Parts: sequence; C-alpha cells; structure tokens
Amino acid sequence: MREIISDERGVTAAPGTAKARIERAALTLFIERSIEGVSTKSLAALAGVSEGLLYRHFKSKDDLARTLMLSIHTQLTELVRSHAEQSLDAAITDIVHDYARLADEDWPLFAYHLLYMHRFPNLSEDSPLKAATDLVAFNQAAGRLPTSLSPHVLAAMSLGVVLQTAQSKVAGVITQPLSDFIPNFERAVMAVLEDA
Amino acid sequence: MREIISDERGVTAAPGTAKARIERAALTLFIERSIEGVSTKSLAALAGVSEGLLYRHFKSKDDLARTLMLSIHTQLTELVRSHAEQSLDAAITDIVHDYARLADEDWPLFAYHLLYMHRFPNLSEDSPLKAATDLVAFNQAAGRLPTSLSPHVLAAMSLGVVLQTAQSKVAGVITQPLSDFIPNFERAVMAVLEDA
DNA sequence: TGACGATAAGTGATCAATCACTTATATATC
DNA sequence: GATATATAAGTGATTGATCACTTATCGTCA
Repeated sequence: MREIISDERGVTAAPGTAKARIERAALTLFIERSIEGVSTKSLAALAGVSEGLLYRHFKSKDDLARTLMLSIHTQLTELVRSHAEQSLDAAITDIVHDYARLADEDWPLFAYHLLYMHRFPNLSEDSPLKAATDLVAFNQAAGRLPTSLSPHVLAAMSLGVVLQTAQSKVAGVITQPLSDFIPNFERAVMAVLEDA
Repeated sequence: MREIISDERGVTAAPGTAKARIERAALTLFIERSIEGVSTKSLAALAGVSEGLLYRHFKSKDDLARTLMLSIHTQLTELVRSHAEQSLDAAITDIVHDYARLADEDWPLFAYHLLYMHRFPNLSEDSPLKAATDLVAFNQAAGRLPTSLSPHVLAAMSLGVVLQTAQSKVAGVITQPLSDFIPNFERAVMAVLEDA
C-alpha cells in the first residue's frame, strides 16, 4: 500500500485542502498509469479521502483530468503569447526561460501536460504550439526567418528541443532541473530557426 | 458503429490474417483512446473477430500492446545503431533519413511508439534514445562535439527536432510525410549538436 | 438545530479473461 | 487419392472482479 499524498499545493485549490490533495494524487497516478488506467478508488485512497468526495469537487474523472490539463495548458499558452511582442531573440530568450521555470516549478503538472496533451484535442482554441507558430509566422513575414518551411513545422522543430529534453527527464534519464539548460535551449532554438 | 478493419498489413503477422487485423485494430484504437481506454470487446469488433481469438494470438491485452511496441522500438533502435559507425555528418544524414522513412512507411505503428513509449519503461535494455546518446558520447570523446552538455541532454535535444514534428503530425497540424523534411531535419540536428 | 463536509456502503455496467466447443487446415499412412 | 489423426484457428457465452458514479448517513460546529 502506498503512502497517502500529503503534499500541500493544489492546482486549482488552496493548499492543504482535500481538493488540493485530490489534484496532487491525480497527477501522480495519471503520470504513472495514464488517465484511463487509474481508478477513482485508488485515486481517493492516495489522496486520503473517500471516493464520494471526488464527486463533490469534480463532476467526473474526466472533469478532473480536463481541469488539471486546462490549468497548465492555459499557463503555457499565455506564457508564450506574453513574450511575443518583442525582438525574436528576446522573445525566444524569455519564452525558453519561463517555460523551463514553470516546468521546474510544478514538474508533475508539466509532465502531465507533456504526456497526455494529445488526449485532449479540443481542450481550447489556443495552445502553446499555436502561439509559437504565430510567433514564427510573424517573424517569417517580417523577413527575419527563412520561409522555406511552414511555420507549423519550424515551430514544432524548435519546441521539440525543449520538450524532448523534458521527456528524457520524465523517463529519468536526466535528473537536473530544466532551468539548468536555459542558455543551451536558447542557442539551440535559434540555431534551428535560422538554419533549418 | 465503426467499419471493420480490413487493412492488410500486420506488425508481427502475415498480411490478410486475422492476427494482422487484430494488430491493426489495436494500433488504431490505442492511438485514439489510449491502451487502457480500449476494451477487448471494441478491439475485437473493429478487427472483425471474436473476443476469444485475441487470446489465441496474445496472452493478454498487455501482451498485445507490448508486442506492438517492441516491434517498432527494436526497429528504431537498430536503425540508429546501424548507422553509428561512420562520420558524424553521414550518421546523422542516414539516421534522419531512415527514421523519417520508417515513420512514413507505417505511420500508425510509429505514432503508437511516439505516444506511449513512456508507458513501457522496461521494454528492453536498449532504446533509440540510448543509441543516439552513445553516438553523441562517442563523438564528444573524439573531440568532434562540444562537451559542455551531457550526451543525454544533447541527444534528447537533437531527437526532439524530429519527434516534436512527428507529434504535430499526430495532432493533425502537419499533414505531409515526415520524409518531406529530411534535409531540414539534418541541418537542424547538426545545428543543435554543434551550437547548443 | 440545521447546514455542511465528509464518509461508507452501495448500484448496475463493463471489464479482461477463460471456458467448452466447433470448424478448418495440415500431416501421416495405406 | 482416400482416410485417419492431430493441431491450429475461431467462436461467443460466462465468470468474478472492478469500474465510475450515487445514495443514505454521519459528526461537528456555528
């Protein structure tokens, strides 16, 4: 039997509350066994609450999973959009920096986004990838980036530099915080954007 | 009700056989709804066979999922290893080329690997990422690549260029075959390796 | 007391897997 | 070639367990 989650911080809930513990337990188990692979019973057990309480705070297991995903998804999207209105160099620097920081700040939530984003194709109109694509397209139109590749492809390749490193951290191959690689991410992303 | 899978090619089975249809149906549904989210009943229905037949060909649903994963996992690993014994430039060129080709050749199988590899942490001793890491480490030791980053990180960043583009293709943002981007992948990967 | 946070004990539905059994295919013997 | 024997392929009903979710009840503190 696994120890009950006592971690304080929630995602949408105040620290220390039962709802926060449910959210933390959900992230832990979803990352480990996938969303469908986790029963509400085991989730409640890890959170140290009754099964019924899950349904006081969330309409369904899917609602819980969506709520968690939407939280990090929105944060990441706004992060990218917020830095788009400056020179390309500065934008990349800021985006990469904040992305890595946000990931380190709440790694389980970020890992959850990384692993299961593709299970929520219609989560919202906007997305981090869409924001990055817009940034690339804008700089292509201004003649500051090559137009030999579509902005979708160029944005995907650039994001890949950071996200695949995150994948390796999920796999346990890398153990340091992503923030340790910020200057490297910056240079690599710029190199991809200009060279590809 | 969805149309029964009639696709011919299997993964471990001869074309046109019931086992091949089961494997195809599994890939289709697993990609769509995750492994745990797919019932053996719906899988058998899509394959157009009885539920019992699944268990003549595979010990369990997990065995089916593992068999499919191991097939593509092994192919990709050997692909990377087979090109490692040449100059770095040539190795990258060949690896990127064959990787993209293999992905296009059997996209559902490749997409399955991309999306759910992390659910099989102990599938085998070796892996594509490990092979790529060895390649990086070898070239670092020979003084042909900077040693400011660990080979794990450098390999992850490089692979990310290709794999995140594949993710965008899974998401439907990109529709072309990955092979269309082979020269771009090459240049981007080399840029990451030398610049990061 | 009464509203609320929380629970334990359920509900029918669905799950993966197995079962006894049938049909098709292959191999062997004359 | 015909017949006998063995094995593989295939079925679908059934199993006990587990699923997501609900209901009835409890304790507690304003």
